[in-house]
Amino acid sequence: MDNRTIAQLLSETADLLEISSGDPFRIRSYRRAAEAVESSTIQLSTIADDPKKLLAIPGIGKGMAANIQEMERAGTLPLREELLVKFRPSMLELLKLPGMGPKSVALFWDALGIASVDELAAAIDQGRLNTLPRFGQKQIDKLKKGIEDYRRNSGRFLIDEAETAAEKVMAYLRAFPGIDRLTPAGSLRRGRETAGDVDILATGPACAEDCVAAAVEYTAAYPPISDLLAKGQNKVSFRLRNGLQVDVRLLPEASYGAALQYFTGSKMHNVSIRQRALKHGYTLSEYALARVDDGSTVAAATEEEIYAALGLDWIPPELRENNGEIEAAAEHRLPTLIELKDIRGDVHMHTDATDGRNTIREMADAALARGYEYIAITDHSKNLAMTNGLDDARALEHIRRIREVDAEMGGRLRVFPGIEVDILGDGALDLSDEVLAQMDVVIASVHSLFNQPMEQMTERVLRALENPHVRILGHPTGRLLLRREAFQVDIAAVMRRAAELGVAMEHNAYPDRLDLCDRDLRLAKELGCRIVINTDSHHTSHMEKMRYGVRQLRRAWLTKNDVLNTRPAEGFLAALRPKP
DNA sequence: GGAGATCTCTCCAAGATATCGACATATCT
Repeated sequence: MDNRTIAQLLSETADLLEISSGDPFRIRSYRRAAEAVESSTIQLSTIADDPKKLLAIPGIGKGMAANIQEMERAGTLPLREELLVKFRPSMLELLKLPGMGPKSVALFWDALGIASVDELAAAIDQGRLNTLPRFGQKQIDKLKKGIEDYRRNSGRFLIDEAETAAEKVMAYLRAFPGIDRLTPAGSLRRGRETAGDVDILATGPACAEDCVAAAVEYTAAYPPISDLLAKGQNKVSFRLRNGLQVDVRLLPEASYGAALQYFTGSKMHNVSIRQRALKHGYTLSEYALARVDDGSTVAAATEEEIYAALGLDWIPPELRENNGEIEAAAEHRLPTLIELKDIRGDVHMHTDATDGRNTIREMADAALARGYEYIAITDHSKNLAMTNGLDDARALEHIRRIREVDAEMGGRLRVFPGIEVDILGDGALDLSDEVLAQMDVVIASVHSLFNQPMEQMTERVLRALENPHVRILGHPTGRLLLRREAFQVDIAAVMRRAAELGVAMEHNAYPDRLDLCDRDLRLAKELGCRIVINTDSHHTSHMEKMRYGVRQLRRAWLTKNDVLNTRPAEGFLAALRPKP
């Protein structure tokens, strides 16, 4: 069992304990253990038979070690099974709705027997919630909207989860002799934020028509398969334990490009491309670009030759949404999209001074190893008390330490002092101007305000922008994918004012965040509003998530010049709003 | 349930905000 699965079981047990109003400290220890397992670099299955090694992990004690061993042995956790007899598995789903916590789940269950999102939706329609304490019309409306959002997104997976699954499948396939090229297609290749399923294309001598059967059998024997959905001549579909569907296609090398083009999509892009092919007297299928008249193949082996035969430059997968990319490719004016290697610094990260896991130095070393030229340490301010947020005095001490590490790095990496400061209810910030004045990177963050009406929210954010120390607006929309849409803000109004003031908009690369969607990013560019992309790393390993964010920027047609942290250190600071 | 001080017990993550119902509670980060 992999760490992620163990962590998930532990965390679900914590949720169930909370619904059953169990001991809060016991609940917390399950959550802590889940976090510890998830962020551990050691694969627990390899040390499960050695209690000493398990106990060495902070947050894992005698009881938790026994739990982990039991999970490795039996694949389940007894306490969780016990609780699931009392409650229902679908109740865990209810917790994902905005404004729903364990208390409400317990209340709905006790009073109305509601155990699932569908049952809740039905109860709302029947007006059965009105009788409950704490649930007025406003709350009910919010739930209703939450259910709609949830239904729209459910069944989809975050891109990193889909990609991790795809990589594991590909590693397995690569071990088969005669499979030598593997590419994920579909929304994964297009760099979408979420994926409904995973498409993988494979080719090589083993995929030739007369011998592909053996490779198909091998694919269908992939051990983590929980459900084999289909096994055809050159296609295998299956479902993994987490519910993710994977389609593997094993294709001869000659038609690999056509297949890749077809399975990458998007659907609308393909429709337009095929129309264009017809106008040129060709027909495009997943097997080849061929002449309509005699059916002879024009191009099939690579995408480049197919696009070229249609008079088009090769179109990066991220742009294939039928949003003008075909016209641009025809006129040779596709933008040179930003790339991961263009990013020179990550200016939003946390350390063990607040809720991060690593020291300033560890973060700096990890950033240097990634090839960055600079970072900013931006821990939380005191308003986020749970994270042990910094007050003025601690912030000053932290700045001192950050400058020390900056000196220790000897110019190989610049480490800028910064802060992720909270915007309070009145639009003020929760640290003094004197302290903020000493920071290079002040990120005013929206993320502790939520559920406010749009006008109020917008007004507060606009007021915060007027503080001359604010250089970046953090989490400008606070969108969380697959979970909650927490903030409603007039993003156009905010960007317009930010552009005037020179305040940059933050885009978060972390896969469950979508601070700015394609539309927002394009709008920012249009309005001349600067963009910074960060990972908001709480652990050295989080920095690698940058690649997902860069792909989102590519989807919005952004180039290197559109993003501030592609500039060298001095240029980056100079491009931010001038310090007062 | 974990960690740390004692050898079985003690302590353990906090403050802002919205909502509902008129002070408290649940949820959020």
